[in-house]
Amino acid sequence: MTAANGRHAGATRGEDTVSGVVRQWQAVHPDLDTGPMEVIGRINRCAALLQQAEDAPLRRAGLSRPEFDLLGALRRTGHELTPGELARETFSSGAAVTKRLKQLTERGLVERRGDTRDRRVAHLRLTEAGRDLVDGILPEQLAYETSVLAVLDPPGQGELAGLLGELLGRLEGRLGALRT
Amino acid sequence: MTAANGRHAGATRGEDTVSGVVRQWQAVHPDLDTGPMEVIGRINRCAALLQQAEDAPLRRAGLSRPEFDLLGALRRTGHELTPGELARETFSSGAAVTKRLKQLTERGLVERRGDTRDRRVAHLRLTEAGRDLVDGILPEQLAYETSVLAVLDPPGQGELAGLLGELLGRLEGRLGALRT
DNA sequence: AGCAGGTGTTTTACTCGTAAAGGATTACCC
DNA sequence: GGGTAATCCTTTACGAGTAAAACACCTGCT
Repeated sequence: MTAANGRHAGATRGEDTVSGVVRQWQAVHPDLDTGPMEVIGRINRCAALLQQAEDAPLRRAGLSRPEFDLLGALRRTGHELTPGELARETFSSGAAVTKRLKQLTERGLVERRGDTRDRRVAHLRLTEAGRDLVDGILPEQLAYETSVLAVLDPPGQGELAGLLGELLGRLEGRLGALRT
Repeated sequence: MTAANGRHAGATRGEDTVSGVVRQWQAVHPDLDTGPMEVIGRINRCAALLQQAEDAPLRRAGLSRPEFDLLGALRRTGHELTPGELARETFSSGAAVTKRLKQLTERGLVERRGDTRDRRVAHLRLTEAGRDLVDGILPEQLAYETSVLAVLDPPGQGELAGLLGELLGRLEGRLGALRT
């Protein structure tokens, strides 16, 4: 075993699912370095659990997370965005954005306006209803997330955020570079 | 700003996407505590990036990640599993497992055997081809993951694994309890 | 002007996961 | 024992995302 959780040893009684899986793999393939699983497996599992939990407040408002991400992008940038910009901003494909925009405009949360110069592009903005919806959900959402994360003490959250930021920043940097 | 990354300050030049998003939100809603975003947003984004990168070695073998998870569950437990157990083990729905098993058996990677006692249940095991495939992919997969994670120094990986394990363990514990 | 090529968006065909209903079988309980 | 409930798995209908092609439009070159 490599260096693992260095934090106050007593608290790690948690025994998460991943550590069990890793133990099984090591029993079958004792020669393999399962270190990466303990990071990547946990990230994946955390993401799955958090999303499942997180979706609850959104679903009450009749939104999926990708839809909320799209509305949120419009809200937080504060100006109109084209479909392409929205796709980049929400890390999804253009086609997915097209479909979501169709639904959101039908629901009256988003408005589209054609560019006068370049008639290929459209500009999307939130309607008042859309803006109100986002502003209504966001505090609730953040409060909920805070309560979920409260299983970690604040310094732990800070460390975690820092490490993830470091990892993420570097991954985003060389994402295309590591094409094996 | 609350306590953030406490690690050697100089290294955090990374500026990941999430921090930009958080800054935008704070400009629009200065009163909101965006702390949770810095953790949850990063977990989600890391998961997305890692999976996208991770899938490369698997796709070469003609497997999706959920398929590999299923085969892996059979391999690491070392014994036969029922569809229900596989669903629990891979955190997916029973219906999804049914479909995947259908394909994997057609490809000759998995065999099914009916229970003699209870004729509702089936027992699945890897064929020799299936076992060989998993054993062939896994080292490659782990090596690849190692190289991806190498953007973090080993102590950082250890801390990250520890913190994620702590978070995950506690989330899994009270997952049903926080149904707001 | 006119056409080749590039860009921004949408459409199409397809895959995959899910929720809900369905079938089959077993277990409980009077 | 026999009917009702519980369990296990599969099927069905459907919603959502993707990749690739199609479409519409602009740009630059000759």
